[in-house]
Amino acid sequence: MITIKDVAKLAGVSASTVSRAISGNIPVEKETRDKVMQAVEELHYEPNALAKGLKEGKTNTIGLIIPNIGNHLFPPLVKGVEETARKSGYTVILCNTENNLEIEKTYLEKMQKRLVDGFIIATAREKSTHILDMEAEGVPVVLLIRHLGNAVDAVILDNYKGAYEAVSYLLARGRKKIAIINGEQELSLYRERFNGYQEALKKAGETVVPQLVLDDAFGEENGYAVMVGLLRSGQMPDAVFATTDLRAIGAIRAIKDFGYRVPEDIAVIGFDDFEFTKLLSPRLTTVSQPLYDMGKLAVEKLITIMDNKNKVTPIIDVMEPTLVLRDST
Amino acid sequence: MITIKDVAKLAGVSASTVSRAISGNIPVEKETRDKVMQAVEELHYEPNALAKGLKEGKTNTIGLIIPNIGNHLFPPLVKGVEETARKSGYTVILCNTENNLEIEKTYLEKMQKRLVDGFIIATAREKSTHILDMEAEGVPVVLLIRHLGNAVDAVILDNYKGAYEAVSYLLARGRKKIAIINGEQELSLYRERFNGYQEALKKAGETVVPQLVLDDAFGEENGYAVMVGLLRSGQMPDAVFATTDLRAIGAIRAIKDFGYRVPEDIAVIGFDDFEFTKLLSPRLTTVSQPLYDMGKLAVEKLITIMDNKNKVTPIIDVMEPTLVLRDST
DNA sequence: ATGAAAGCGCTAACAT
DNA sequence: ATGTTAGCGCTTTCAT
Repeated sequence: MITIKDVAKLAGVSASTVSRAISGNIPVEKETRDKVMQAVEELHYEPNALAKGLKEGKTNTIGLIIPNIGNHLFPPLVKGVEETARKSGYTVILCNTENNLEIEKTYLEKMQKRLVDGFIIATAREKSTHILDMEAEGVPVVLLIRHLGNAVDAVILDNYKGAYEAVSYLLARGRKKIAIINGEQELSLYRERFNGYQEALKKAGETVVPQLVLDDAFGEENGYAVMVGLLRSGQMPDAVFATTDLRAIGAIRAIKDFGYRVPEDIAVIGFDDFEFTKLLSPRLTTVSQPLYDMGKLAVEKLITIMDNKNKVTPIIDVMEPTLVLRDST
Repeated sequence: MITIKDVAKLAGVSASTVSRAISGNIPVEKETRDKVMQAVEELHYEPNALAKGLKEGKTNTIGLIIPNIGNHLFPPLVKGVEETARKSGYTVILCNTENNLEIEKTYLEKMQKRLVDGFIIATAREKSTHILDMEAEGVPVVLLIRHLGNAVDAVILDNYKGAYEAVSYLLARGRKKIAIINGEQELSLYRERFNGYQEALKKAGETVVPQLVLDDAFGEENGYAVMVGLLRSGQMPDAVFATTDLRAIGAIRAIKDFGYRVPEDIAVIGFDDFEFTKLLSPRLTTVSQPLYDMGKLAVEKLITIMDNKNKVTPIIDVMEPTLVLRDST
């Protein structure tokens, strides 16, 4: 392994001079700098990041904690985080927790305050007291997608608004019997989406029909099974608001299997705007989350927090969803 | 920041004793070990990974280089790498290169020399001489998905076989005019798939019709546009072998837009088995890659290489594809 | 402008 | 079994 000493010896200067020449912001005679740079080239010298980090107390690395890389939500998010981080000189360590709290804690402990300068966490749940502890200990943290009240900085979506607008659109197009395929009510984002659904109906003078509220919290088949159940029951909806694109796709398959048409017989709106949904037939109408931008903003916030030693009160940034009209409505 | 010295002081022992007590494999009086552990608990001590890495010349971290996290191929792959790595005590640093060689080189340089113990690279192209250089310098590397001849260890798919079996299946079901939606011929994996297509036709006594070979290397619409072109041309195929699931989905939309039915009028087979394709209507018949297992094997190979100081000749592991029969054929 | 020396936190000889 | 010391590679005073 080539060290700074090897370069120093070849260039005929001291190690500290090499360090200064490389850093660039400390005055060094042009001639010596040239000698150093030539030696660096010749030896293919790369500074040891560990030694640098140990000395400086900073690694220019951020940890990104996500529950499940297989979830289509995350690629654009990761991309936003990753690109933004890179542009600011940071490297991203990605940690996939499998929705497992133990794995998450192990990662967090391992990486805390040493390997990593700060965290972006997309796995927060209401019971995530360990994240509160980190915040209290002064570890820079930004939450993504899910938040912890106002206790920790976060970037989230206005889920209520997304749902409200989607359902209002269906109503405005004359649909009356609108079913919802609901998600885990433990997560506030699904509660918010459910609220948006209810409020939009009320606003239009419609009532919430319990039979049209489909619980798909633990469905393996992403909406297919519950939609089949609804169609079998004889309750024929004229629209479906799915709280996830995957659930919308499952619902559409069920609808087609029953010989109905989308959107003529039943209109369907999804949520998330996964990239591939525009390739489907029919192309899916859905509520789009600005995932890339959310990842980007999270990094920007985190960098601000890491730079500012003096702590400021946490800010929750709420991003705007967009209803993307396509062919399923 | 709590260091080993703080623990030593509180426990009334030396720093080395603390180090030994924590490591576990060096004999320490039970009583002193208890004192140390108690101090560790009390102070919430976490060893500094940088100092440890600097001292030991090892970070238990591997770098995973992928071209584009937005590609649905990668989540299962990343998951396989990540889980396997974690079980062996390694952390994964994920790097997304945007298919940009400069970004890739920057990452590789930055991480080389001890931030990372080894690399898994899924971005290899024929011009990737920098990877050959790394191999020559003794940096542990395993290639994934794409390989570089026999020069570097790799885990890849038998792309020829996957295509051959898919097309043979269509032939066996009586389809005669089978179109292919082809990918970038610069990548050997698409050349292999094309070869498989051609050989299957020849074997069955059919000829390769140039008009049925659709080039979608740079198509933005993933098969839609070229499929529309084919249907307009009057050349009516009775089946389509798409070299990618995304291309299959685009093709299906085009077919439906022309009022034809899948699979009755035109059967469609994809390639990759993206997880969501089983939710589609029709559920997609496709060639499945064991992505999770490929990621897993890549890590296992890499760990073997990192442990074995004495270099062995590279081995290319070729994994078996599986034809998954669903409703689009 | 440059060199010498100290030290970041840790582990591993080397003593005892 | 435990303490002392050296040193991993780097940056940063402190001299000069």
